[in-house]
Parts: sequence; structure tokens; C-alpha cells
Amino acid sequence: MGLDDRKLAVLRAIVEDYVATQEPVGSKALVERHRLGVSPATVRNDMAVLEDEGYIRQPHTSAGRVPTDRGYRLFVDRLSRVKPLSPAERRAIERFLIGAVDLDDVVHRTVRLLAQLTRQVAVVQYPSLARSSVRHLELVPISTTRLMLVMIADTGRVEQRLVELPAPVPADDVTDLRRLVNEKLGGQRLSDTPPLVQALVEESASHLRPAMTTLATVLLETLVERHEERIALAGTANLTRGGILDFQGSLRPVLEALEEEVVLLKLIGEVEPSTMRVRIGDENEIDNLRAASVVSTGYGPGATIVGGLGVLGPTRMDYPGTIATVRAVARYVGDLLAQN
Amino acid sequence: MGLDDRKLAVLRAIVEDYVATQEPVGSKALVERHRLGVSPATVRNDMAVLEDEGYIRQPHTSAGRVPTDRGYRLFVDRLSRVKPLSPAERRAIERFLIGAVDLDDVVHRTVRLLAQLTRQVAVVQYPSLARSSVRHLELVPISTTRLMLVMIADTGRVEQRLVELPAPVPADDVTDLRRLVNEKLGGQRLSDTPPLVQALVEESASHLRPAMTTLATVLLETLVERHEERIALAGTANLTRGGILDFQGSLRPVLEALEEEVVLLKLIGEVEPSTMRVRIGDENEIDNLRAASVVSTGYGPGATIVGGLGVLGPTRMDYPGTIATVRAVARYVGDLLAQN
DNA sequence: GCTGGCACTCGACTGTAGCGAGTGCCAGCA
DNA sequence: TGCTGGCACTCGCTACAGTCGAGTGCCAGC
Repeated sequence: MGLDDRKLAVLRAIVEDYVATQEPVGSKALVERHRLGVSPATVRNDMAVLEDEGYIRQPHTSAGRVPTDRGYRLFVDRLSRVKPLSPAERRAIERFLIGAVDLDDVVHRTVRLLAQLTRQVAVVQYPSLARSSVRHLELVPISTTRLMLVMIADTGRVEQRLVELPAPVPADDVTDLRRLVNEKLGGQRLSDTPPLVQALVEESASHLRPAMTTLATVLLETLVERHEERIALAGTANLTRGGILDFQGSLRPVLEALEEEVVLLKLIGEVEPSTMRVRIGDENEIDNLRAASVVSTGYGPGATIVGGLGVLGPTRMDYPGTIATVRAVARYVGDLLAQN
Repeated sequence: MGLDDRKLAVLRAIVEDYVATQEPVGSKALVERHRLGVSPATVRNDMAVLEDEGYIRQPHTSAGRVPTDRGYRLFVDRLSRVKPLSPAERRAIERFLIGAVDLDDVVHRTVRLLAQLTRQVAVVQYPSLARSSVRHLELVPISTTRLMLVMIADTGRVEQRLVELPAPVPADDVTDLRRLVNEKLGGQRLSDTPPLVQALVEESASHLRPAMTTLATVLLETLVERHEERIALAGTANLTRGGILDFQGSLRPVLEALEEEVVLLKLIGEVEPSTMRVRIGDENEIDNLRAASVVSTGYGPGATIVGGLGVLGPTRMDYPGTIATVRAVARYVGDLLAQN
């Protein structure tokens, strides 16, 4: 049962009005606010069909209609054009991001910017280590049996980790260790390092072997296994924007979900190149976020992707505007990274 | 007009009951639940006095009494004994904190632990740079005109920053720069470094002068001026615990305040040695937090203090329990830091 | 100085009624 | 066939009146 153009127009009008007013929209108001060219009665008939098909629903018998998740999906896929950003917004993005001095700085500014522009919760993943390459590994002696391992990645990320050596290691040996790990791992993608680290141990001279073994363990742990991903979050206060009307009465589950880094990574981490991902309500795999929508995308210098970013808000959100903003911010950040 | 012992007992009973039930408490219920040894009528007289003195108030004429901020203050100062922690709690703390591998790790575990134990919002300040000493400064060449400056502090903090040199600097000169800054700044308290950095520039050989000047600028910026403080936060979902009943109807201002790092620092950063600080409702300088209470203290290895930690919750909180937990966690973290 | 008793207050809850936005259906018209 | 105007109906929302009861303040008496 196809939906003709007018029915689609009605759906679009319902979504737009509901997003704007946050109130169920009735046939009469629709006809008044949009030039549909037909009478309320006709709109009612169309609405009945849209409801049968699951695109809208009535909260109460005597109330207007509200889009369902399915309705929003159709709207996003077929009924909305991405709004161009206003010059003011473009300027805001530029002004916010220039002057960033640090990767940390870039990420923090970005997440705040996103939250501010979209008036929603923003999430930015630091450049993924898995997608980074080793630029340099530094070993700083803290004491004779302790080293600080510092890894600098090409994406600007810097990770450090304390290494407890099994026995004292003289300074010259530390120099050797440093040279060896850099020769072997420098320039390599982090995801490719495990076998190289293994080889490093096997190839190292016997007097270096114990220290190298410990170092290798830490390297693998730090760089590949353990919390390799970092996340920044901002704008949680925006959750309270629509009263508690959104999120079906309780922010609790949403706030809980946002505290779990793993959850956040799921939200914005799985990115394919140059795709905007929009997950609406029920489409979210995370139960706590069934009442929320997530708009996310990848970012990175040029065409490569090093991490994800996005925003989270009520299903009742301004999708075209949000999508446009997320995309624009992702591009700017990518350009910024490309400059370094 | 002094308050005799019974009146104080009545106040204590009111606070305890209200914290437990979250409902205004009346004279009759009080007499039933606590062995006050007098009749409701007598309690009513005492309540009238307590109300006159501003320790309690009536939300409505025909309702029970609720403690005021002033009432809580008196309760905390004179009426409550710190509850000893349960063995289960002690064990939880130990189990949670052992196995931390990193300063980051310690801080993250601590903040989550605090949030979990107190069921409130937890805030932990990273060891303050101002209270740290330089353990080592590392300069890693990224290109001929770019260095990565890495500072490792004795408290375990590691800060890095990109340095854009005015002109290419050969590797040997980088080695010299590294040696010079470490000789001058190694072991120094960060707060003492500015004049030393200045001296460093003045004393450096002429061919190193331009690079050293840039380096000095970055050193001062990174280590002393700019976002030198870091903060970890957890448990915001706990704000929704008491319904929206706490926080006079809106989480908004609270969530907003928690997004501002400056605000958080104000909350837990200003610490004197071995003091528990309890700020109740109106006592908070931050307007957005007039409906909240903050329990905070300093922590650090041994008797020295390197940072602050604490929790934030509704004024209607279990002060004795919260104070005990915050104190215990601060001690454990201090011990943990002392081991490194 | 404590107590029991008593009149009073006032919020919470219940039930009723009217309003009005919005609907579904139907007959009529192009 | 498809759109329209009309009409009866639903039902949430608001206002209002009435009842209930927890809790109070006050007072006389022990």
C-alpha cells in the first residue's frame, strides 16, 4: 500500500510541527499551518492510513498525532533535505576551533561546540589508537627499576604507562631498548604491532631480554588491549531541555548509559567512511536509549577516519539541522587534524 | 536562647527521619519512632522553638517539619557521629582500588567507587600540578621544527604539549635543550618554576636562545597557567535518585554546574590538610548549587595534600555516612599514591 | 514544665460537570 | 473515485465542591 505524495507531505508536516511544538498535532492545525490545499477531513483520512502503516500514533483517543520511530525514519530517509548551515554557525565553528593547541584541546572544544550548536548531548571519540600509527616511543627512567613509557601517535594522541622492571636496568640499556622499540615499531599502525612486539622480544640480546619482555607486555596491554579508546562528553544539561517530557519520564536510564564508556563507544565508534549514521529510538541496540536518537559520523584528516563523533537527543529532534551540524563539525575537525 | 538537650534530640530525630523517608515529619510519628520519653504535645512545643530559631520549617501549614540548611548544619556540627564503615564497604574500597595501573586508572576507579558507595555524584581532582614537582621533562622531536614536550610529575601526572619552533633545530641541540631544562627544573615544585624558566632563557647559549624562548613560553603556559587542573566526574545518574523532589524541581542548574570544570574545582579544590569540608545548600557559593550539599576533603600521600575529592548530593543526604565514606576513600587513595 | 484535649488549618484526594480539541464516519458533490 | 462539509462522539483537561485526616497551636490542669 503505497503512500502518495500528499500523505508523505502530511507526514512531513506532522514531524515538523511536532518537533517544533512538542505537542500532538491535529488535522485542523496542520491545514492552517501548511499549505496542503485540502480540507482537514481529507487530512484525517490520510492520517488514518499513516497510522495504520505505523508512521504516526495517537497518544489518546481525543488527541492529535505524534510520529512514531518508524515515522521519523521515513522522514529522515525520504522527506528531509539537509539544511545548509547558517553563516553564523559556520563562523561559530571556526572561531571555536582555531586556537586549539593540543589534541586534548581540540577534542574538548569540539565536544562543547557540538553540544552548544545542537543543544543536545555531544560525544567525541579521541582518535582511535587502532587507527593510529606510532610516531615515537619514549622511555623515561624514573628509577633503576621503573620506566615511564610514553607513546606518541601520529594522530596526536599521547599515552603513557608505568613499567615496573623485574631487575635494575642501566641507563645504556634503556637507550638500547628505546632505539630497538622505535626501530621496530616506529611508523607502524598500532593494530599491526602485536607480532612486531613479539619479534622484538625474540630478537633482543640476552641481557636485554628480561626488561624487553616486561616492556612488551606493557606495550601490548597499553596500546592494544586496555582502554585504548577515550571519549569526551558534554551537554548533559541539555537533556533537561524539553522538561521530562522527552525520554518518557525519566532521565535515569539515559544518564546511566552515558556513564558507560563502552556504551558511548558503541554509539559513535563504529563508523564507516563518510556516512552519517542516524539511529532513531528503538533502532538503538542499547535498551536505556530506546527513547533517544543518535546522529553520528566519523572524522579524520582527509578521507581517512580516525574516530567518531555525534550527538544524542530525544527522538523528537530536529534531524535535518542536527545532521547538518554534525557533518560540518566533523569536516572542520578533520581539516584541523590534517594540518598537523 | 539556648537549645536544651531534648530539643537537640528532636532536631536530630527530624533530620534522621526526613533523610530516611524524604517526607515532612510530624510530632506524633516522631514520638512513635524515637524514644523521646515525652508526648507529642511537648515535641510540638520544642518544634515551635526550633522553627523560631530557623532550624526547621513547615512546607505547608498542615504538614510536618523539614530541616532547613541551618538545621542540617547544626546536625552535622554537633549532633552526628561519623558512622564507622562496614567491613563490606572497606573491602569494596580495597578491591576497587588494587590493580590500578596508572594515575588515570586510579582516578577513574576512585571516582566510580565514590559514586557507587555514596550513591551520589562523585568528583575527583587529579593531583594538582601546582602541588607537584617535576620528575622529568622529555623533548621528542616530531619534525625539525616541532617538538613534543612531555612533563612527568612526581605525583604521576603526565602532561604533553606540542612546541612549534621558530626555526629548525638539529638533533644535538634538542639533546642540549633537554639536558638544560632537566638540570634546571628537575625536582622543582611546579609552582616555583616560573623564575627558573626565565633564568633558563637568559643563561642559554645564543644558538639555543630562540628555541629555548619558545620552549619557555610553552612551559609556562602548559605547566602553570593553562588548564593545569583536571577533574573526573561520575554518578550523575544518581541525581535522579530521589525523583525530582530534591533539587527543587529541576536538575538543569545542577547538571550545568557540573559541566563547568572551574565550578568543580571550586567545589573540591580548595582544601586544607586533613579537614572534611561540608557545604550545605545555601552555603555553596555557586548559585546553581543552592539546593545541593557538597562533602569534600583533600588527599595525598602521607600528610601532604595533592588534590581534592568529594561528593555532591541533595541537602537531604546521609551526612554521617557520606562523610565517613569520603574520608575513607581519601585515605586509601593517599596510601596508594604513597606507594608509588 | 509536661500532658491531654480541642478547635482549627490546609493539602491531598474524590467526584462531578463543562469545555473543547480532535476524531471517525457518512452522505453528497465534482 | 476522491474530496468535502457536517455531525456525533470520545476523552483529556480544568474548575469546583466536598470530605478526610495529618498536623498544628493553644490552653487548662496536673
